[in-house]
Amino acid sequence: MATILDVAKRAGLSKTTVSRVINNQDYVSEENRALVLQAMKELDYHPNPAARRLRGQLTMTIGVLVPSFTDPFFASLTAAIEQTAYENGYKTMICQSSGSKEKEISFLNLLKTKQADGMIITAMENDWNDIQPFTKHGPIVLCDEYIQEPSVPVIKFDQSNGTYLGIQHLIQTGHHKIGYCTGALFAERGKDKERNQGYQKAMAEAGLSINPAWIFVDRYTAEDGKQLLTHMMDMEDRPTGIFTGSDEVAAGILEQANELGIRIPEEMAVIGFGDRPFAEWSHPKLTTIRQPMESMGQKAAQFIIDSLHSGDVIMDPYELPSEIIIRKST
Amino acid sequence: MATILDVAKRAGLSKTTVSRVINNQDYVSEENRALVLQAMKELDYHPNPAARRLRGQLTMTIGVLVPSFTDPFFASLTAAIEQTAYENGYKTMICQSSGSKEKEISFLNLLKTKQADGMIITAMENDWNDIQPFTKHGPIVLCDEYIQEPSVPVIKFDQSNGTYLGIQHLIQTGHHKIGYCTGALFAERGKDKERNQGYQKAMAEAGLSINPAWIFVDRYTAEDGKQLLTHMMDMEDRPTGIFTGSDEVAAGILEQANELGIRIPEEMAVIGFGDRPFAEWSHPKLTTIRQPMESMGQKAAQFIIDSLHSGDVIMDPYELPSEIIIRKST
DNA sequence: TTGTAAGCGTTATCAT
DNA sequence: ATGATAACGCTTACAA
Repeated sequence: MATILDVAKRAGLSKTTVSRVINNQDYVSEENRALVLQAMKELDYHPNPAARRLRGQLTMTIGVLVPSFTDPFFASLTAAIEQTAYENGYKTMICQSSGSKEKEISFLNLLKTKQADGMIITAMENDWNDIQPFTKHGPIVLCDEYIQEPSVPVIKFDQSNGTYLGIQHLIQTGHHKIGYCTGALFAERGKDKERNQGYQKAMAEAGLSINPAWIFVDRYTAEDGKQLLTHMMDMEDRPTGIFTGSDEVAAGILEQANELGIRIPEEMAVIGFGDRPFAEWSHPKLTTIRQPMESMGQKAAQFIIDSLHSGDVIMDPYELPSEIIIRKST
Repeated sequence: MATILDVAKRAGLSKTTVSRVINNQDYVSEENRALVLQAMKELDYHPNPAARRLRGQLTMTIGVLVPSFTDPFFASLTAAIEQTAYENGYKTMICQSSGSKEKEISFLNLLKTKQADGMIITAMENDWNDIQPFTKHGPIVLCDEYIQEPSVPVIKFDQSNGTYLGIQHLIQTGHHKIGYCTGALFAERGKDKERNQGYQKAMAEAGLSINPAWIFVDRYTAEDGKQLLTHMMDMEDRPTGIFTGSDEVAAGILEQANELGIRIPEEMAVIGFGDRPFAEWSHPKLTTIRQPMESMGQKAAQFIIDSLHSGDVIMDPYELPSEIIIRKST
């Protein structure tokens, strides 16, 4: 590989002048600039990033931590991050944390060792307290995280409004008896708290009171969904529509309905959360709450790039809107 | 960040000795080795990769080019590559080529600029002729590519046997009239040629003659599949089973069958290719040929690492077995 | 067994 | 406007 010295020799100038040209600095005569450019082209010269890095330059690389490449959710997110980074001249180093705290930390060391300028964490494995020390080596932004910590830059979705839209849709399509799945009813923090607020708001606005028997806690899987439908159908007074809080649970309900011969949405309207790929292939197709991962990816990359550019990190959490996708299950 | 000099001072030794410890070299007394290790720990010392790189060391980074992160196929492949690389102490830099020749080349420059030690290309955008020059900067391996070029290291699937298994399965389940989709019938090269060979072999072994009317060319999309089923049902003498060559086409057939009230597999047995996620969610679930992307990813990563280790590149193409996944559409 | 010193390719400082 | 030189942190001859 040609070095800056080779270029300098060929152009009959000094390394310094060549460096000035490379970095678009002033104080180079047009004449010499052309000469250098010419020599660079002829030698197919590319500055050695290792050398630049050693001099304390940016690496133009952003690290990205995702839990898994095969989860379509994170695939979209990663795709958007990579795309945005590339458009801004940045490369990405992407790592699957695969649920390993250790791997996460090991990857964060890229920051310490100046192999990445900044980091995007899309599913934090460790406590923020263990991540925080790395911020002194470069900006870090968290995606889709719902923690208290005010000193953490976070990009999140509007969980509250997402839920609100879902419940409101059920109400508007004629349902007054609405089942509601939530991780934790009296959550003091996190996603669930925000979702519960949206739920309460929609119910209150419609003048509907909340029936505790129709609130279901800790349902996450398709299996949970199957049992849930059976359970609901066994109730004397049962909901006519259910907000599942997850496409997986909704898929289980649809499956079980098929098994039991229950008509969706006539006998039970179902609304998912997440807009997983199968929401479009299920029978009937699933109405769900969509969270635009592409926007989140763009924002995250932009955030890091802006921080790098400006030299400091904006702490305000950034909230992206959720949308409702109305299909055939409601 | 602590440097090697800091460690040396703290241990009361020279940079050289510290370096020896870092690199597990001989000729360091146990005593001093312990001292250095201690100092390294105390200072939370990590060698600066930029400096090492500048000295001509490996980057311990493998570049990976995929067409898209969101395609489940390539997601599995990438996941396996990353995992294998990580287990061997390598990081990965992954780029979506997104069908852009330019982006592919730009990413390959990582090799030239010593930011990656080797490259895995999972869907080549440019001609090999344009890629080949990069091999002088590090090993390159191609995945799932079916080109002639003997000088290219390639990891591929056994297309012929995959097809053979599919056709054989149709025959074994009682079908003698078998439709066959292919990209090009008389292909001189590439995937299609190999698949056609498997098709012919299975037919010949069963003593079945090939009916040209049941061979369909250039069918790729679900839309193609819908039309194909209609077309077949219109035939006087029609196949009772169809090898589609693609899950997409198979999905279209299933969809159209549903629309037309045609029973699968009773009236038409369908076999896909690829084992896409929806093969498991379709109605009925799709019998298909699966190509284990995880194995391919592992192999690809291992290939690069071995090449890096041994210093030279093995040219023999590596062929992975395809498998048949029997579900409900046959 | 240990240490000294040169050099990897850049950029920044300081002269000129 | 241009150039000489030191420095970034590390590894490796070569010396001791």
